[in-house]
Amino acid sequence: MSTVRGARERARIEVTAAIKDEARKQLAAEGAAKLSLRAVARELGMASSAVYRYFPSRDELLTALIVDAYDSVGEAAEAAHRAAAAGTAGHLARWIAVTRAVRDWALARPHEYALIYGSPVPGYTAPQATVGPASRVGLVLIAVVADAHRTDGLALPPLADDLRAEAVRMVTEFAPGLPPEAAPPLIAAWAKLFGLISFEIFGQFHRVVEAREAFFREAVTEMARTVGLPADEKG
Amino acid sequence: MSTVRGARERARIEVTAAIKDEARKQLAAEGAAKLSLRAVARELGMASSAVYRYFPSRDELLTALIVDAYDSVGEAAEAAHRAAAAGTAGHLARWIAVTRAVRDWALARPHEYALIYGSPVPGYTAPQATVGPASRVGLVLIAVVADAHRTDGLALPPLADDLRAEAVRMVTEFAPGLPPEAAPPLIAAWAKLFGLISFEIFGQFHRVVEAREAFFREAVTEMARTVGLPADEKG
DNA sequence: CAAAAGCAAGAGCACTGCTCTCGTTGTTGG
DNA sequence: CCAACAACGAGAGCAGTGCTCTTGCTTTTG
Repeated sequence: MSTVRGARERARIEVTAAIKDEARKQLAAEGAAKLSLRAVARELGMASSAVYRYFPSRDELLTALIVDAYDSVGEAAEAAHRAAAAGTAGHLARWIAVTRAVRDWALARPHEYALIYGSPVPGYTAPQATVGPASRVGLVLIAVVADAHRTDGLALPPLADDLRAEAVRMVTEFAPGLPPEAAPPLIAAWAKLFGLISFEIFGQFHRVVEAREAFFREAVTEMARTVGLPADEKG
Repeated sequence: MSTVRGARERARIEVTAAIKDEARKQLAAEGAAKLSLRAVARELGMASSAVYRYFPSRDELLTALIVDAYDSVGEAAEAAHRAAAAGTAGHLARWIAVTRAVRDWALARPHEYALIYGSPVPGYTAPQATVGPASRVGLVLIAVVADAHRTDGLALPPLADDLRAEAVRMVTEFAPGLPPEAAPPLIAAWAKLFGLISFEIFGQFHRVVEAREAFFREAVTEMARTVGLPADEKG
């Protein structure tokens, strides 16, 4: 499957990785707007035209970085979920652990976060390659709530009439086994989570929220309630 | 105060507005990344160097557009608040009217929305000139809750210990007259609102949320509850 | 072992932001 | 009133960008 056939293919993998690494360095230093293919090539000691053997355009390079970033934050969320689920943590604690992992990831890589949850830079619609990796964090949040549903049950208000069909579609498509009432609040919580993180990362909380950690914990705890998670002792 | 002194000053105002209008057109057509000072000048029939008499750099032009956009969405929120407060609408209805006005504004001007609530494009920290206009939507949300507090009172859970001091600072700085318990949920709701809208505008809800209006209404109604607004009949 | 395919490099095109200079035009103080 | 001054528009020019094409070279493959 992933057997490397020869020196040429091996070199291609290494050069591709080197280009992405250097691009990430420039991303962290100057932001996505100033990321330049020529500068990447210059730093790598190769001609700018050679980079086009690996990425057909600057936007394709950015798309590759976007996919990697989605995978990275998704992996962070999944790791936090695994760690929390392996221990004695209750469902609320798992919810908090996952959301905090996403926030920590964002705080550590603000420019990569901006790349995936800020304005879509290249075109206006996200490339098809990004849709899979983009859903990983959402799937982890679903898993936390699904676990809680199986063991302790969920506390949820009834659905509004004009959302019933939508909610049924949502659970059959993304969260089989979950009651329809859980879907809209869960997806809303997913979006709200990134609202909280985006405002913090993009500076909207400057001089507004100072106790960031405590504020975030309280906000996601309240969100856990809205998705039906029963309050438990271990936070 | 705003008396126009002569033909020169009058012309300056008109040209400045024309440049911003043309820039907004390009923003809507191609996005902030491809906004070009030269193209703006070309479209206006002037030399590119002449534009620099009006905006010292491309980033300054973008900053002007950002300030205008903040003012525009703030004005939309304020207008919705005025209209709702003038009628017989209850506090929940006002909350929904304001949030819906913001969402409608964003749906009508996705690129301008991306300019202010997407990744900060120019540098990494927002210019000082943007902080005032940026707070207008938040102030409207505060006003809705403050009105409800005065007339019907708020239903709020007690504060966590490590958020008490922060909450007191928040109300004294931004919402005098509001109980401290209201501040953290209110600011969180402000951020969550833009999380919901951003996910819709930036395509994250593609194939996930179909009944957008109903979904948004339910989400902001739930948010109204978390900021202490009493549920009332007229929605 | 020769043909084919992948690769790096350089030149070049059209574009960008931005600066500088040089005439021109509107404003204003003596 | 008109001369000095400041604002202005246009053009040339610099350095940088994304991207393409051509030219040789190297690795893979039939």
